[in-house]
Amino acid sequence: MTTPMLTKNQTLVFDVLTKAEGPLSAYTILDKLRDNGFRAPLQVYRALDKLLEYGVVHRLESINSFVACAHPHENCHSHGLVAFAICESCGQVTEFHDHEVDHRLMGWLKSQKFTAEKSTIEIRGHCASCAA
Amino acid sequence: MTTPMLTKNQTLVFDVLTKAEGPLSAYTILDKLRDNGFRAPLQVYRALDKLLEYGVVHRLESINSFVACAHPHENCHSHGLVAFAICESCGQVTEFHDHEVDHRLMGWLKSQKFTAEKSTIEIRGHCASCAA
DNA sequence: TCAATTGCGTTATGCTATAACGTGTGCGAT
DNA sequence: ATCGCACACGTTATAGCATAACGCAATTGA
Ligand SMILES: [Zn+2]
Ligand SMILES: [Zn+2]
Ligand SMILES: [Zn+2]
Ligand SMILES: [Zn+2]
Repeated sequence: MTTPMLTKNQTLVFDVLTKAEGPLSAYTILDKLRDNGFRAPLQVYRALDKLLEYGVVHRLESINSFVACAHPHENCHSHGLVAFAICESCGQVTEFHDHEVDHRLMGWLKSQKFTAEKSTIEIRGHCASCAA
Repeated sequence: MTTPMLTKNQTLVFDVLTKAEGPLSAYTILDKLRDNGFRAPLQVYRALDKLLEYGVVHRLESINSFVACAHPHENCHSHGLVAFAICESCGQVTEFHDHEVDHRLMGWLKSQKFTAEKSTIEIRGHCASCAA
């Protein structure tokens, strides 16, 4: 899928995520955009839905947050599963793709005749800087 | 970790999950236990916290639900990462473990000097029965 | 006996996400 | 032109998920 022109709200939300150090919750995004006229959660969620659809933003299910894709010039939808390492101390998120992991998971799913649509691979722990 | 004797509330919650066809939300569990004296969400969440700690219940982050472990006589904490296939039509959950996937993910994490503590691998889609 | 731990019950609150309604704008078909 | 449709947007209200903070009771071990 090619990413269409972003609307005003989509651009505002995307910029906030891009400038953020780490993942943000929808309500945190809302707070950061109050000065830009945002008043309600739905304004954020609607923009996020589109950004997720375009593949330029990822949702981190285990922490109810959103993060800009680390590969802005490729298309994450096109290279298989995405995995995230999430530091519980500093919030830093590292995104990575591994073809072998894809292959194993997909192989198992196929053996079960299970049709995959969305995937979530998230590891919480502590990054190198934050490790005691 | 060996699973200690369950308390009354823990037993009630565990039984509900064991008898359920698929994953249940905390509030659904609460509703099913009103006749047993449950009145507040915390009663459910506190029991769930312990059951998760003992490894006899899994939390499905992507659907905010809980499911009894499919391997009741082993200990899921002892055999690496756990992955789930979740059918979005019928709610059926299949749990599986793959050593190769573990190995790849752990290898990558180690290369990043990332210390893993909790992991989430969840695939949503449609099971064999529900596939159109 | 005393202190520490654990489980439990209750009330209140906070965080996350969507339903339902209406408005306005652009654009192709009739 | 104007009708119909798709889409983005704004607003209010509500639904759904999770925890804070308080107090009480039973257990255990010093
Ligand atoms: Zn990405
Ligand atoms: Zn860190
Ligand atoms: Zn298990
Ligand atoms: Zn199914």
